[in-house]
Amino acid sequence: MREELVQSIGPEAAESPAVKAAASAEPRRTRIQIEKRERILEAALEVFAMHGFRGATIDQIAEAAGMSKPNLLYYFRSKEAIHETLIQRLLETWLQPLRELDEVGDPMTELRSYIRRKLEMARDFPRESRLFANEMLQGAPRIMPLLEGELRALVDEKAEVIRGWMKAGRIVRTDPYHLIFSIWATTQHYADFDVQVRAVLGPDRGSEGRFEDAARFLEQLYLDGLRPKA
Amino acid sequence: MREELVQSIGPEAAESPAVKAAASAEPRRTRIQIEKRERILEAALEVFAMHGFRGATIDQIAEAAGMSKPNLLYYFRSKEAIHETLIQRLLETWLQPLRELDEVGDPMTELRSYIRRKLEMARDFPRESRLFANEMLQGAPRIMPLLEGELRALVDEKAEVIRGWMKAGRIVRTDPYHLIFSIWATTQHYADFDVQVRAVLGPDRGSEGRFEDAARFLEQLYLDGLRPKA
DNA sequence: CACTTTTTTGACCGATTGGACAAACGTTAG
DNA sequence: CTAACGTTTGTCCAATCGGTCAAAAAAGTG
Repeated sequence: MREELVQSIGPEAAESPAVKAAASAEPRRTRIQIEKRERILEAALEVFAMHGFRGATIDQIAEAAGMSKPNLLYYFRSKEAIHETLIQRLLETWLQPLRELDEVGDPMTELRSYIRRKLEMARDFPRESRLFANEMLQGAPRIMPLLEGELRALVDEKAEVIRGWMKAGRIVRTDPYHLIFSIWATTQHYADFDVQVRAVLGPDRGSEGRFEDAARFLEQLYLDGLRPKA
Repeated sequence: MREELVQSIGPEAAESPAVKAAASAEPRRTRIQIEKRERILEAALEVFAMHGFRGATIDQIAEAAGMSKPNLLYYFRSKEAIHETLIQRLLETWLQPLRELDEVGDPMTELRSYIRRKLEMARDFPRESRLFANEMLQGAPRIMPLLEGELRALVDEKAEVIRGWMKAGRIVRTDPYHLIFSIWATTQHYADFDVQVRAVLGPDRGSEGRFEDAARFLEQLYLDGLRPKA
């Protein structure tokens, strides 16, 4: 009678291969499972982004999600599992803007669009940015393979695109890698250091205004720098 | 006979200059106290920078400092006290480069020097940078007053200097606050996201080379941007 | 409806957390 | 030498940590 019962709902990826008919990992979740898992991830994003993995507690996440700790652990088998799901989901969308950098387009327009998209992400998904930043500060223990694999490959590819533009004289000759780094830095700064930005600028200027100012400044900077003409 | 004895060594009050007979709180520490406190702060910097305040444990710090936990707590009355000392000491030096921005000097030279100094700090004191970043990510609960006070005042002052340069036509007209933010972002990025930078660039290019490349790129960016001269 | 499956909860566990404390040890001035 | 002081350690504590488990409560399902 005793049956192998699933300990907690759905693995984040395939774990045991093909116990039943379904070969690949298709969790097959109920309405409640989908809803609750989403609520947990939402709450966990908030907490992990603020305190990092070690600093976050399951109780904290459970309370933020409005449920008891054992209940939360019914939907995710561990704190680690929540974080892993979050990170995985994040990286999927995080690199999208860079992927869209188009070799064929006008270089300055492409770069300007890229900067704007990254800036919009900092504005619209600041917690995701902070989650990522936290992971970096801790030495990226959980995503190092991804950094050295997928991320590096993508950056290499796009750096080559940029280098092509440089060789064609369409943008100035400089280091394409550090160009990409600088765009990441300047845009994510508004999410990661939001508190500081707000403290310095004061509360008067709303977030819309701040981001518009930032976009204008960055456009000026990346186009023509600071040195006055003539 | 029972005397009010000091629970743990000395308040975190900054070591004042050589002036003797200071009326206010002068800890008056032994050689061992000075040494051990320094070792603790060194270890704590490492741990706090990696895991943030909540994620760091006293045991971890004690082990990194090569002493027992009770022994550590003899020199600092709490985890909070260590962190506070670290933050206080950090901020003292952190803003120094900006303070040195000189109204009288040549604007482009001044800005270039500022960028270089900040970049050197990212290279030489990456843990301090990460400690600060962690504090920001957590919403700056411990240094908010300083951000809104001292930091903001300094930035306001220097923004005015920069605006003066703009009005005189010596640098291009743009937002001085976001200019400062962008310098912070691009330079600190090399400390805070060091792991990512390393993963993307590969291990071959040593840190000296990386920082030289970064310096060259930033100089190009801030001087003339990316658009090729027509 | 009865029956099965899913969801929720309370009680509990061993490990770790920040920290207290007195006893023991070391050092040094008189 | 000895008393006073500074330093170190072992032991202990209450609170919290991540996580388990059985049983109760809901929610489907025929």
